[in-house]
Amino acid sequence: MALSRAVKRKENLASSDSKRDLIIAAARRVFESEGLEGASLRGIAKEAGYTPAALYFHFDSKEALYAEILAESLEALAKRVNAAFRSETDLENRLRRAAMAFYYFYSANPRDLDLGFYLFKGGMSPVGLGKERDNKLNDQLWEALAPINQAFLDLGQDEDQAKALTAGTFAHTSGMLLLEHTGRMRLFDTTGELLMHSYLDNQLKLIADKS
Amino acid sequence: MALSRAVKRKENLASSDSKRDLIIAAARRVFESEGLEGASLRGIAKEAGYTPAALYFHFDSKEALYAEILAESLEALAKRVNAAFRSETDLENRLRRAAMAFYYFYSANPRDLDLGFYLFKGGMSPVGLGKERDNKLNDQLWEALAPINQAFLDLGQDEDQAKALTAGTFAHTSGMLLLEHTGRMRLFDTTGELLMHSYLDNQLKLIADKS
Amino acid sequence: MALSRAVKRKENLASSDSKRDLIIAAARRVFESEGLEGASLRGIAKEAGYTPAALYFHFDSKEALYAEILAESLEALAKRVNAAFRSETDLENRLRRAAMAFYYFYSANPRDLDLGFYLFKGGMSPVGLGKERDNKLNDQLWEALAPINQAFLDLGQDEDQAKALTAGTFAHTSGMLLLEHTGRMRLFDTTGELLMHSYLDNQLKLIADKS
Amino acid sequence: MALSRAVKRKENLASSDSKRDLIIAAARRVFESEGLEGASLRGIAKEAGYTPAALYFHFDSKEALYAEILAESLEALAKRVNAAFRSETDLENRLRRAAMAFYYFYSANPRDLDLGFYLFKGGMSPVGLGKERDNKLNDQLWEALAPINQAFLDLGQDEDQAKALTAGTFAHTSGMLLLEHTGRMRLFDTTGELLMHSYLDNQLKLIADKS
DNA sequence: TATGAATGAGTATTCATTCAT
DNA sequence: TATGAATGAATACTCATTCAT
Repeated sequence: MALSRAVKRKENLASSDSKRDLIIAAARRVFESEGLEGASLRGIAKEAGYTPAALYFHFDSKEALYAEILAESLEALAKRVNAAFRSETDLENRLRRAAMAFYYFYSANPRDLDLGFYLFKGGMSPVGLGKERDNKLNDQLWEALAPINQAFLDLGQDEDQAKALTAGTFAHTSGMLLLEHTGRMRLFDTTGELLMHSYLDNQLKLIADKS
Repeated sequence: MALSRAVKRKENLASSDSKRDLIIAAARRVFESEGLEGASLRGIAKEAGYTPAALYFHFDSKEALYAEILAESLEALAKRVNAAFRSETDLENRLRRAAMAFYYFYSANPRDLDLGFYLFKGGMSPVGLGKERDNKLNDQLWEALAPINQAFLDLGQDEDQAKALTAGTFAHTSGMLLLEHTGRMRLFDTTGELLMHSYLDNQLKLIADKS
Repeated sequence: MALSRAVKRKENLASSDSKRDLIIAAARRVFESEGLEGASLRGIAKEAGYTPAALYFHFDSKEALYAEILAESLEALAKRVNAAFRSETDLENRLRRAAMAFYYFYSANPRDLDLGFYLFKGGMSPVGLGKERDNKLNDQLWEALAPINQAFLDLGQDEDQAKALTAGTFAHTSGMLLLEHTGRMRLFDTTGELLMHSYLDNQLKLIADKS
Repeated sequence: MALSRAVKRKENLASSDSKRDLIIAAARRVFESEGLEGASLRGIAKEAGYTPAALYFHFDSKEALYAEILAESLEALAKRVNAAFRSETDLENRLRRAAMAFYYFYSANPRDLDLGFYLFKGGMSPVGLGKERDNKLNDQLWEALAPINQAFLDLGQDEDQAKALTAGTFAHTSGMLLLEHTGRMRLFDTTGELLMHSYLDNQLKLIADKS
C-alpha cells in the first residue's frame, strides 16, 4: 500500500532537488533577460513562483545561487567541449572542434560569460563563496579546458608547452567573445568565428613548422 | 565692471572645465579604490568636495560621467600606444612595442578595463550614452589600435589583413588581461606578459613565413 | 507488547521532558553567548539539534520558551538564596548572606536579568504568556525573596515593615546590577558589591537603632 | 527687499533644526506607543511624514537617532533635577527634591528608561554610537546626578562619600523605577514613591547620626 | 514527534535622481 | 553654480510561525 520510507525519502529528495533546479532555471531565465546586475533575488523568486525567503531554504545566499548556476554552466560547457573532442579522431581537427565548442558555447550563452567574470573577479568573491567554491569552480573550468590541453599534448607538445598553448587559446577565445559581446567586433568588419578559425589554423601551422 | 563679459564667460568656462576635471579626477580615485560597483555618485561627490546634486550640473547622469572617464582613459591609452609605436624604427619591434604598450596600460590600470566592459556592454548602455557617445568611444578606441594596425600594414599586410590581425591582437590582449584580472592565469603557471610576447612572436613569424 | 502502555507513556513523558530540558539548555547556551536580542528560534533550534518547527511541539511560542528559561533561572535563584539563608544562624548575617546571594546570582548570570526584565516588561508579555504564567513567575520570584523577607521578620520587623524592607532591598539590588550591567558603575569609582554591603549595613543599623 | 544671505542661512538652519526636532518628536511618539523594540525606522518616518530615506539626511543611523533622543531626554532630566535642587534652600530637602525629581521624571516617562538601558547596554552600543557619544551621554547623565552629589557634599560628606552615596541613590532609584515599570511592585503592596521617600529619610538619618 | 518547505511581514540601509531655493 | 532636502524604488536578508507529510 504505502511506499516504503526509503522510497519516500528518495522521492522527497528528488522533489527537493527538482525544486532547486526549478529555482536555478528561473534564475537563469532572469539572468538572460535582465543581465547580471538586473537580476535580484526578488525577481528570481518571483520568476520561480516563490517568496524571496523561500530561496534561502535552498541556497545560503544570492552569491551561492549564482555560484550554483555558474557551476551548472561550467558543467555543461565541459560536456560540450569533451563531446566535441571525442567526436573527432583527426588530431588537428580535434583541437579545432574542442576550441570551437568552447567558443560556440559562450557565443550562444553570453550571460554565462558575465557570470563567470563576476564570480571570478579578483580571484575570489566579495561576499561569500569562499575558497572551497573557488577551487571547485577552477576545477570545473579546467575540466572544460582539459580536452584542448589534451589535443595539444596529442599534437606532440610537452606538458608545459601544452599548458601555455591552452592558456593562449583560452585567452584568445575569451577576448574574442568579449569583443563580440560588447559590440566592438564591428570595428573590424569581421566575426569572432572567422578569427577563431584563423587563430587555430595558425597554431596548428606553428606546431607543424616546429617539427 | 573691470572684466568684460566675454572674458568672464571664458573664465567661467575655463573654471567650469577645471571643475569637470576635478570631478573626473575624484571619480577616478574612487574607482581605483572602490571598484566599479563600489563607486557611487555620493562617494564620488564627497571625494570631489561636492554635493551629489552638484554633479548634475557637469554631467547628465552617472553613466555620462563614467563615459567621460572612459574617454580620458582611452585618450591616455592612445597616447601611450602611439608613443610606443613612434619610439621604434624596426618594423617588427614597432608591433611589439605598440601591442605591449596596450597590454601594460591595462595591466597597470585594471579598473579602466572594467569601465570599458561595463559601458560597452551589449553595444550600448542601458540608460543614456546614446549612439553619438558610442561612436566617439569607438573612435577613441580605434585611435589606440591604429598604431598596431599601421604596424601590420608596414609589415606588408594589406588593409583587410591588417584589420583582422589588429582585431586578433586586440582580442588576444583583452583576453589575457581578463585572465589575469580574474586570477585565472594561476591555473596555467605562466603570466600574461610571457604569453603576449609569445603571441606577438608567432604573429611575426607567420607574416615572415608568408612572404 | 513487552512494555505496558502506562509504562510506555511514562517513558515517553520522561523522554519528552528530557527533550524539553535539552532544548531549554540549548536556549540558555545561545542566550549566554548571543544575548537576548541575538537569540533566535532558529539559532536555538540549531543549537539543540532540531528544526525550528520541532520546538513548537514542546513550547507554544518563543515567549513561552523564554518563560520556561526564566522559570528555571528563578528556581535556581531561589535555591541559592534559601541555601545562603539557611547556612547562617546569626540573624544579621542571615540577611547579608541571603541578599548577597541574590546579588551574586545575577552578577554571575547577567543575561538572566535581561530575560526577567524582558518578560516582565509592562507587567505582561506582548504575545502570550498570559496571567497564569505571570502569576507563576511572580510566585517563583517571591520564593527567591522570601528568605530576605524572613530575615527582616526575624530581626523583629512586623509583616508590613518586612515587606517594604524586602521591596527596598530588591530594588536596590536590581538597580545595582543594572548599573554594573550597563557599565555605568564606572562613573562612580566603586563596585556594586561594595555598595551592596554598605546598603545592608545601613539597613541593619537602622533596624538596630529603632529598637 | 530680499533677505540678506546671512539671515536666510540662519532661517534655513532654523528650519533644518526644526525638522530634526520634528523627526525626533515623531520618534518619541512612536517610542511611547510602540516601545523600543516596536519602533522601526519606517514607523518613525511615517509618523514624521517622511520617507525612511529622508531620515538619513538628518541622522546617520537608527542608533544615532536613538542617541539623539536619549540626549534630549537626559538634558531635560538634568534641567528638572537642577531646578528641583535650586528651588530649595534647606539642605535636607534639597537632597529629597533633587532625588525625587529624578524619580518622577522617569516615572512619568518610563520609555526613556528603556532607551537609556538599551543604548548603554554593555557600556557601548552594538552598532555605532562610538566612544565619543558614549562619553557625551555619560557626561549628560552625570549632569543630572550632579545636584544629588552636591546635596550630599553640602550635607558634610567628603567627595568619596558623596560619590558613593550618589551611586547608591542612583541605583536605588533605578531599581525602584524598574520594579514599577515591570509591574513587580504589586508584590509588595506599596509604591515606589513611598519607598523612595523612606530611602531618602534613612540616608539623611544615617548622615545625621554620623555627626 | 519531527521535518522540509514555505510564508508574509519585516529589517536597516543605499541608490541615482529631482527640485526649490 | 551649488545646496539641502527629499523621494521612491530597490537591496539582500531574517524572523517567528504554519502545515502537509
